[in-house]
Amino acid sequence: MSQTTLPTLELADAKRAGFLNISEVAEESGVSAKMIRHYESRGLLKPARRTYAGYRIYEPRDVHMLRFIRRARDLGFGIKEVQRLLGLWQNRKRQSADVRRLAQAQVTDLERKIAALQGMRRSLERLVHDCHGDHRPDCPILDDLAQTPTTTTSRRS
Amino acid sequence: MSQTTLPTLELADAKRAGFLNISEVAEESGVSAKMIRHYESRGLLKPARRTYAGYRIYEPRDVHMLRFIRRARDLGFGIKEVQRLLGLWQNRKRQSADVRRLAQAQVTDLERKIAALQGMRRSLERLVHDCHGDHRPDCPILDDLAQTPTTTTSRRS
DNA sequence: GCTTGACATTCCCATGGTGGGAAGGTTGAC
DNA sequence: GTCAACCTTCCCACCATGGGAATGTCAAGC
Repeated sequence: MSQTTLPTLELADAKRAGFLNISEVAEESGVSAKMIRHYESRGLLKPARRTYAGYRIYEPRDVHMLRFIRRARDLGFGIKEVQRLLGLWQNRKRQSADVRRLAQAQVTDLERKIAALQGMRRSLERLVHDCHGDHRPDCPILDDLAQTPTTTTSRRS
Repeated sequence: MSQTTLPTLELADAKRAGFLNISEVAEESGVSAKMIRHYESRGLLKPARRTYAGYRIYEPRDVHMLRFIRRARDLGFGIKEVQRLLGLWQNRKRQSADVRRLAQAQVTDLERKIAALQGMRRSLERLVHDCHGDHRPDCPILDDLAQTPTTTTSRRS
């Protein structure tokens, strides 16, 4: 296609041409060099151009994409969701409904996780509340942990 | 010490003597055989007795301990915390305050996680709200993701 | 006896996201 | 020419869990 077979460069030439090396994009995007390589290997980013010596070089616009990824990750999107979002981001013909659907699903997922954690917290708080918390050895928290949970033996109180 | 060097058994003898094999304790405790082996390897459980053939055998009281572990895990305690709780559980001289401290720390940790997730959810909900979600391609969600986050360039609005 | 199926064992791999570090090559400044 | 600071790849770690392969064992039926 339009694969003009970009010329391989020396690092110095690349820098002069406005390219950034990996630690520079890392710094500017807030994504560590380690993770940039990782994202590349996971297919989130297309393989970076390299210098003769094999160093990755990036265009300034790549910083933008990395920031996009970081923000999405910060919002709790997993790698696959980020990948889909990137696809939508770069697709001029996308419909905002597609993006919204992804985001909505993510909200639902977050709500599920929040509810689970809140359930744990409630249970624990009740236990903490009931525990006198002094030098005495008996403790409702341990008693609860040790007790038979929702099992067949319905010899409940 | 009191290491009476328990006799190694045949599986049939062990069963007759009231022991359980791994899938039986797994069934009764609700912890998978896979995880039982894992916990043993992580030092949560002391190495199980074995038959001549190397099969793990368990006493009925081990079911109790496994249930303890499962319940603690369900409450969001990590492996290390579970280990500490197990230690306290088996320590007759423990003070309920010690247990309470662990539980309280766990509550705090849960609250931190909940707050983080709620922050994500709030941000996303705002974005979803602003996105018209129709066939039009422009979408505030993507715009937000793409925009420069909390960076040095404080050219904020 | 021998076969067969349901167990058990260990070991490796994968998930998901991130980091640490080793071993080795490159670059650029002195 | 040396040296520090970079880069590369590759492996390992976390934490918890599951899947699966290769191999061994047990009990039951013929």
